[in-house]
Amino acid sequence: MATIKEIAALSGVSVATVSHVLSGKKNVSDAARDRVLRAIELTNYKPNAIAKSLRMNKTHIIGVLVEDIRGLPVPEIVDGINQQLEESGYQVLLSNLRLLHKLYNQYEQLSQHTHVINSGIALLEDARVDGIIYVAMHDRRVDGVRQPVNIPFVFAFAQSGEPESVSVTYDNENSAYEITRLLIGQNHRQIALIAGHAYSSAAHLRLAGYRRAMDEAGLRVPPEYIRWGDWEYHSGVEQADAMLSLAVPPTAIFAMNDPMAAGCYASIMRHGLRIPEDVSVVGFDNQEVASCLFPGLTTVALPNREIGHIATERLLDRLEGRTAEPASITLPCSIVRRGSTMQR
Amino acid sequence: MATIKEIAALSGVSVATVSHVLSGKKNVSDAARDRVLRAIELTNYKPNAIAKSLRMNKTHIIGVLVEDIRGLPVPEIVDGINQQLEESGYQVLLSNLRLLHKLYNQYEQLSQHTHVINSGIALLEDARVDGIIYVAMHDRRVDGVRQPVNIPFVFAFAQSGEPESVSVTYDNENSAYEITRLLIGQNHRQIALIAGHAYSSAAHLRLAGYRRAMDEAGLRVPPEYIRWGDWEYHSGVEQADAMLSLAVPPTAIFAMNDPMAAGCYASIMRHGLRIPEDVSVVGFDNQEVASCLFPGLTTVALPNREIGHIATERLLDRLEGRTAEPASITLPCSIVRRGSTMQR
DNA sequence: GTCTGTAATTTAATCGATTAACTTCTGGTC
DNA sequence: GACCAGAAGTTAATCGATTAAATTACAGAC
Repeated sequence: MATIKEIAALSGVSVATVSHVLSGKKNVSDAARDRVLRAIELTNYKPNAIAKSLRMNKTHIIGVLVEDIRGLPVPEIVDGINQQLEESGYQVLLSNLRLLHKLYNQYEQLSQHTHVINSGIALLEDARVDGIIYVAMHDRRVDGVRQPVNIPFVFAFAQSGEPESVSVTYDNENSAYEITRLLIGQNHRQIALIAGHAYSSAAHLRLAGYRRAMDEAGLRVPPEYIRWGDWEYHSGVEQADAMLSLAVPPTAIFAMNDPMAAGCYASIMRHGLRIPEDVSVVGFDNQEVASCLFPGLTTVALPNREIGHIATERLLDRLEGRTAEPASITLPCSIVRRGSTMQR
Repeated sequence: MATIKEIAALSGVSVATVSHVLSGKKNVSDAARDRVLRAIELTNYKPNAIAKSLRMNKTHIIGVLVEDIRGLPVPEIVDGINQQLEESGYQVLLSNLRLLHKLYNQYEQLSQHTHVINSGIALLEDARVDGIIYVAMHDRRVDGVRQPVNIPFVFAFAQSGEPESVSVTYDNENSAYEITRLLIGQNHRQIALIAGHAYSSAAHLRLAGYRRAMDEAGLRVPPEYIRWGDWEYHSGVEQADAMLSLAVPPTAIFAMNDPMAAGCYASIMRHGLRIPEDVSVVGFDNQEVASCLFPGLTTVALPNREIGHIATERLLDRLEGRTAEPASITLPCSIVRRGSTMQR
């Protein structure tokens, strides 16, 4: 591969002049410029980004740290980051911690998680990235994270409690409130909840939203209408089975994610009931499965792409010297209405 | 951030000695080593990877080029790459072309696709990556791709026709054959096929496998038993609707992917029929939806993680100077049996 | 013809590492 | 005491760019 020296030699000027032609920041005579450009064309010269990085102390690379690339919202968030980064000249160094493989369900071993995350950050630091976006899945994992001092850092998806940090997240509580309101507005009174894993702070926020909606509507929630699952299909089946056998079964079920809602479908069908005529169902997350069920599942769509956008925007603001005070940004979700609920 | 010079000054030796301590390739006295290590500890010194890359002409970064990070098999393939890369000291520069956004369904504009892909490759070249894995979704896109001369290059998922290239792919034809055999083994005789988009070479391979199985079993396939969809849920609904209204409706439907199979579920239920008692259904790809349907969908699981593994292994072989003759590797798929088929 | 200002170009230092080649030191052998 | 080998350490070139500072060239003013 050609270097700037060879271009200089070929076009009979010094390396400085070649550099000036490339940067356009200094005057160069037309004659010299032409010869340089011709040499560049001829040799297919591309400046060595590594040398440039060393000299300029800037890599134009941002590190994107994810706990598991296969995690539901992650590809879309990363895609949002890429979209926002387009034309910016930055590239993405992806650090995939593979936490779900290594420590899946070991919720208690928080310090282990934190350790893996911090080594991931250290690796990105070593690579001299200009900034870091950490796509965090759980609020509680975020707290022990050591933010590097000199590298702009943004949390995406989950939220950091630290006041000096910037996070971009979505509104769990209010979305749960809204979708519960939707059921209430359809005249449902017996609305049951299948919660996610009790470890998850998202589950607690969604629970709070549900409770607020029920309270506001003056609807009492009997304890047997709230059951905890583990986010997986099968727990949806189990918990729905239990609820449908109640003396007063619910007329609507709010499952805290779509696979558990799909589990409800199975349970409801096995009980010989119909959706939505006998039981309405809503989910959360708007995974692909929601549009593949029959009837289509009404659910909450997270602003994943936008989380990626805004997180990136914030990061670029700091990288380009535009001031941006630390802040926690909470984006609204939207409800995707399909055919799984009906007026009572 | 501390540099090697500062460490040298702090410990009263030359930079060369510090470097020798770090690399361990030259003799250093215990006394000097101790002082250097203490200085490193003290200042939290980490060698500048950029400077090292420049000097050594090696970045320890591999470029992973994907057409769309949200594409079904992509996250898992990337995860496989990461897994194989663990402990290797290589990091991943992710180049997400976002093709599905930009050129979705514009199948005819192959040259456009090729152009975007080649610019993606050029960007990775500019970044001086040591090697490239291109996770390609369609065989036909692969052909115009310009492989950089000096950078080891591996195709993953789709297959390159070029003899001098190495690709790691999976066995479409045989998997379709096997899952059709499964239905035939359950005594089905009327087995219909809902194909993917006619543009896709994967669809043609899967069709060939289906035909081979039917031929071998001496089963004639009436033309109305083969209908083309577009990989999406709704085309599954439509095509299944059409088939179920036939004078002799099929007793089993093979949908070429899981969303279309889910569409069959909807159509079958709306016709008042049961799965699998009245109609058996099988899919392909083993997406999450397959385990969220009721009954669970029997389908073909692609070896995505392993594709990532092997592609990475091949690449590392070449990067570390182990010889690896160019070859096209085709991995087998496995059938995931759930409850959507039954003996006739 | 000299002076001056500006445009064009070059020189050389610099970023932070690696490493070949060289120097210095130490101890052993005859 | 001369010689040598090997260990320990240093010097300085190098990777490929950027850029402040110096130099050169030249046109216009007087």
